[in-house]
Parts: sequence; structure tokens; C-alpha cells
Amino acid sequence: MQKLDGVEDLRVRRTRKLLQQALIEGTVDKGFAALTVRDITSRAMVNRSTFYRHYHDKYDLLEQHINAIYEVLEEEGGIIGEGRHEGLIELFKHIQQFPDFYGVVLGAQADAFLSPSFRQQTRQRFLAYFQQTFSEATSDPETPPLDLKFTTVASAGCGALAWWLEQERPSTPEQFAHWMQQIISDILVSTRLRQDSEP
Amino acid sequence: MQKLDGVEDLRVRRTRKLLQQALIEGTVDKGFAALTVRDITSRAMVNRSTFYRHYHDKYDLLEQHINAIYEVLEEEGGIIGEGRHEGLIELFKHIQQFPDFYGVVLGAQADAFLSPSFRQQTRQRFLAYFQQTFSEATSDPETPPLDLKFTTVASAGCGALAWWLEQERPSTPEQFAHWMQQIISDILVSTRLRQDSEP
DNA sequence: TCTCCCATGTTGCATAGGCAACACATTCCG
DNA sequence: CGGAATGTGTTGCCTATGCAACATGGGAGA
Repeated sequence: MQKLDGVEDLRVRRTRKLLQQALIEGTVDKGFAALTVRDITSRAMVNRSTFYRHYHDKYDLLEQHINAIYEVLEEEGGIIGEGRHEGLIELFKHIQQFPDFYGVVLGAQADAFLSPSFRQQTRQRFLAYFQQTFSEATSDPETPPLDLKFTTVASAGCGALAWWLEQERPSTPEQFAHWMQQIISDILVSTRLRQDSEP
Repeated sequence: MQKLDGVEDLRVRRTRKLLQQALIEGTVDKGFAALTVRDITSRAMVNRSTFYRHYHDKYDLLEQHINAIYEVLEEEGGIIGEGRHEGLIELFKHIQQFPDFYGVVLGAQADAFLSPSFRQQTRQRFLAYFQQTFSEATSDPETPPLDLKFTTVASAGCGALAWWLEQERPSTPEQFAHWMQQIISDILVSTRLRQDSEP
């Protein structure tokens, strides 16, 4: 099935791309819940049997698509790279590259089903990021568990991203990154302060 | 190669569609002249050898794409149908369905090469249309050859369409059809008048 | 309840298309 | 000038995908 020695067959990459596109487009106009495998394959101009050679069902397709997008993000060094501010800007630029995808996964019209799975994944990514950047500052044994903070911040981040995507005329990634940075700092600082001022 | 009994293989239709899309997109950002077959196939995620199984070269691809679009137009009854005014409106609605295509073929950024071939095809279509609608009115032996009139009108039509497509906020097909109708009538009437008043 | 309908999965066989390699022409650059 | 690089066409073999036909299951309506 897979060529072990490196690049996959062009047909495989193309088929996957068409199915992933069709998934997003279909979700935009029918909603993820109402989408059938037939809808997806006919929109993608791919035979239904071929769908099952690649994915188990539409949930699998969604998950793999999310992973694929994250791979792009990581190849761009979006989250892990350089300074934190630059990292956020890269992240938001990346998001602007896939407006439909993030609109579906994060936006207002997102099905209730979608958000949790995405948020969970995002949390893990943010986690890796913040562990790098903030590990020294939060090494105090009295602070709340990192995990809790990350969950909070990740949720806040997702909410903010949704807001950003819903604007009809979104501000630049730079501007938005600046705001996010401030908000996140506020959260982290306030938890530390509360922590410091309590017994 | 072709299934004689009706519908083509899904792979065939998909491949052609991807190549045609890539042709338009590629023309938009490199120009038709600078486009290579490699550009087209890599953008379409289709192997170059497959390209040659379907088309002789990029000119062939363009021509077949134009024909395909015309087939859509005719299936919609765009030109041939009903009253002349309604026919024009259908035509313009059709054009709005393929903005990129018509933008390339007619718009300001169209390569000098493209317009003539398209204009020629368009002329033939307009010809069929006007032969139906205006044949009685122009049966006078003193009038200039139909062919000449059609060429003139088709050129005028193409120019007007280019204008329409270049507007950032195009008026509705109905509004535009109304203007076109008036302009075309003016042309036809003025030639008849000049014809009538000369010996 | 019992159908009818539609979506999901799965399979065997036929084929369009990918890949690699080729010859040839062209442009470009030292 | 000569050679490296790039684009065009073409070919033979291998494989991913299309197609048709199944079985299954769930939901809607008589």
C-alpha cells in the first residue's frame, strides 16, 4: 500500500486531498452531522470504495485531515519556532491559509461535535509550546498544575480564534497575536498572583 | 479509451476537470503564454504523461475546455432558448458561474493570444442565436452580409462582457442584459437605416 | 408488524493513470 | 563554441482506483 522509501504515489496524495476538501466544503453547506460518505465521495469525484481504502469513516477522515494540517503547521515551525510572539504570528498566518478548514473546526457554524476533538488536539499543541516558553517561570511548586493552566489557556485561545474567524474583516495576524499575547500573559500572571497572595 | 455506451469513467472526468481548473488558475497567475505543461500538471496533481493521453498540448486543452463550457451553456439553453432578452440573461448568469474562466478568456488580463480564438467561437454562437431571432428583419437583399453584422455584434458583445467582468461590483445579469439589448438593437437599426438611406 | 429505501461496508475484476526512462529541441550561461 | 538545464512528447510496466455486485442495518411509512 504505502511506499516505504519516501514519497507516496501521486494518486494517493491527490485522492486524499480531494476527499479532505470535499469534507470541508460539504460540512460548510450541509453540516458535518448530515454529511454522508456518498456526499463526500461524489463531491470529490472519488469512488466510494476508494474512500474506504483510505479512511474508516468520516470521523477518521476528519481526524486525519486535522493531523495533516498540523503537520503543515509544524513543518512551517508555526508553534515550536523562535520567540513566543513570532510563534503566535506564524500560527495565525497559518490559520489564514486554511480559512475554510478553521472556519469549520472553530467557527460559529462548527458542529458541537467538532469543537471538542479539535480543542483537545489544540490543547496538546499549545501544551508543547508553553512548556518550552514558560517552564522556568512556572516552576514554583505552589502554582496550580501546568495541565490546568494549559487547558484554560487553550480554551481561551480557541475562543479567541473563533472570534477572529467570525469577524468579516479580520485583523492582521500580527495585531491579533499581540492581543492574544497580552490576554495570555494576563491569565498566567493573574493565576501566579492569586497563587502568591494565598497561603 | 472511451466507453461508447454513455458515461465516461469517473477518473477520466476527474482528470480533465483538474487539468482544466489548473489551466485557468495557472493562466491567472503566470499568464497563458508562460504556462508550461509541467506547471499545469503539477498544479492539477496529474502526471505529465497522463496529460498527453488527453490533450495534444495546452492549446488543445484550452480549446476543449472552451467547448466543455459551451456544452454547459447549451444544456442550460443559454443562447438558443426562448425570447432574446431572456436568452441574454441566461448567458450572463452562465458567465457568472465561471468567473475565473471568463475572466481569463475575456478580461483585461487576457493574453492577446486568447481573445481571438474565443471571439471566433463566440461569434459562431452568436451567429446561431441571431440567425434565429433576426432573420426576418434582415432578409432585405440590400442589407450588408449577415456575416459582417454578426462579426461586428460579436466583437461588441465581447468588449461589453470584458467591461462587465472588469467591474469590481458587476451589475446583475438582468441589468446588463438590458443594456446589451439596447446597444445591439442600436447597432442593427443604425446599419439598416444607413442601408435604407443609401442608394 | 412488514416492506421499501437508503447508507454503510466489502469484494473481484477491469482499466486509467503514475512512474521511470528515453530521445529530442530549446534556451541560457561560462 | 559547448554543455548544463529545462521543456516536450513517447513508451512499458505496475498499481491505485473505478465499477458492479453483494450483504447488512437502520429508519420511514403503509
